[in-house]
Amino acid sequence: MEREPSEPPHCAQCPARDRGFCSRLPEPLRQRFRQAVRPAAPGRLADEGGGGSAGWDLAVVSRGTVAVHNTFEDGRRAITDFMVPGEVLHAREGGNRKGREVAASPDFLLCLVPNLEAEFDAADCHCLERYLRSDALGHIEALRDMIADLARLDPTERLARLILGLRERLNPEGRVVDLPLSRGDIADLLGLRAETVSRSLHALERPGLIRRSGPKKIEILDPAALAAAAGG
Amino acid sequence: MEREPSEPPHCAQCPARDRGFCSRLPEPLRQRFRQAVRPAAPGRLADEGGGGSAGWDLAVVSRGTVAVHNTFEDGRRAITDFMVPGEVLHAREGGNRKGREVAASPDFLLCLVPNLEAEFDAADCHCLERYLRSDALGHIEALRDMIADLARLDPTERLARLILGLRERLNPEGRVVDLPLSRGDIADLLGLRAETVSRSLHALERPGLIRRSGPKKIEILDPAALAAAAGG
DNA sequence: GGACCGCCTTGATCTCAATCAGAGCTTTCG
DNA sequence: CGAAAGCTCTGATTGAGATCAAGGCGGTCC
Repeated sequence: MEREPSEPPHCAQCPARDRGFCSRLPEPLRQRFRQAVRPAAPGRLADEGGGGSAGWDLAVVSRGTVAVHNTFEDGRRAITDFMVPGEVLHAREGGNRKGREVAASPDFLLCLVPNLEAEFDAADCHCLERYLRSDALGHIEALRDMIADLARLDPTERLARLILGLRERLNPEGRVVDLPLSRGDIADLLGLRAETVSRSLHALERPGLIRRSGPKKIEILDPAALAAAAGG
Repeated sequence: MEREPSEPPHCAQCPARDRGFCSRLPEPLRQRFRQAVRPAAPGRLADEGGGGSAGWDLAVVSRGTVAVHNTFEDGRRAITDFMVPGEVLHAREGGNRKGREVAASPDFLLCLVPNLEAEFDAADCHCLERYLRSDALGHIEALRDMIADLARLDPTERLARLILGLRERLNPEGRVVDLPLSRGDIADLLGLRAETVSRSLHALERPGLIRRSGPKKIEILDPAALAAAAGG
């Protein structure tokens, strides 16, 4: 990819430079967008905008991963959403109600536009809003798929889908998937226990669909069979 | 509620007239919005825009309910989303991919704006887009909650949440909830079997939290205890 | 170096929802 | 009207995943 004329340094080094929300913007706007965006690694996301009064209009994950946790009063937890580089962190201004928390990995970096109207003229602003809504609608579909998986797939099928989904999002052409989550977190994401995640990984490995090289590294050996194991 | 000067007849009779998306619009825009909106009861939603090339920019449920079904290749089904009067049907133009279907109840009526830019001036259009995005973000939170429920709550807790959620959305002050879904559909929505839904209803009725008067009518006898049974 | 700690894995047991089966009930339709 | 079909409810059985328990591995800190 060639370097654009006045691209700011954080974009040039962004792992998601050619992928995700930014890269889908039409050309004249994309350059203006790259100028406007502010990188930020908030200590606690809640302070920066997921919660507080500050808020933001637009946030794109640049590096690391962000996970949304829902916690019940008795301590049960679920990870209800998570974003990888290039994806928009859809969160409502004034969000973070009780029991909901946005957490990020240590290496995490976010690109923020606190106030769209302050940074863009009316036309660009409107255009960005449309792209944001379109992205949100796509995200709604992804969440619906997740709901269907939780409702109707068994643990091994859910895990197969997760692996394939992560490959799609992180490394579409590669055969290796780096799990950005611990076993316990995967369990919270798939509605299981850590022990079951372990056993289901074994169930995918035994017949040779995947290979584990280290706890967080999955090598896809037989993509077709893995897709079949994902339940369609 | 007093009748507004030039309110079209379908709005005057709309069951969601004073609730939901329309009613939250700021005053000058709301009137223009009511003029622009077109009621429609599409035979199959897919033809009208959930799928086809026609599409729409904005759709609000006026009467009846809409449910989003995800179907797996082997026949397993889940209801991944559903909307009641006043709520926005968030669906992507060109949507309805394989395995996803939008279905509506027989008495169903939708309010459509096929093309925002054709109906509103730039400022109103932009404003509507912002409201739509805000609504979509709220919907994303609702879907995340649903994910948490499926991941971590037992059948009786899920059912308690469903009942309380439906009261909130359909009849906030009342003690009676009309289930807009059959047992099988509730099962598909909560990731259960119809038999389990039946048993869980019984489990809520026995200690006197609810009372069943007809298969689709639930009377809430003890809201506090029901909320406690919903797991927090 | 060695002890501790957290994470992952494996094994044994138990529990709760799925499954299988069948009986009321209402609605539809001939 | 009577048969048929669909929905709902209840009971008995079964099995998959949770739970309980313990051992292995890798990192950190003293």
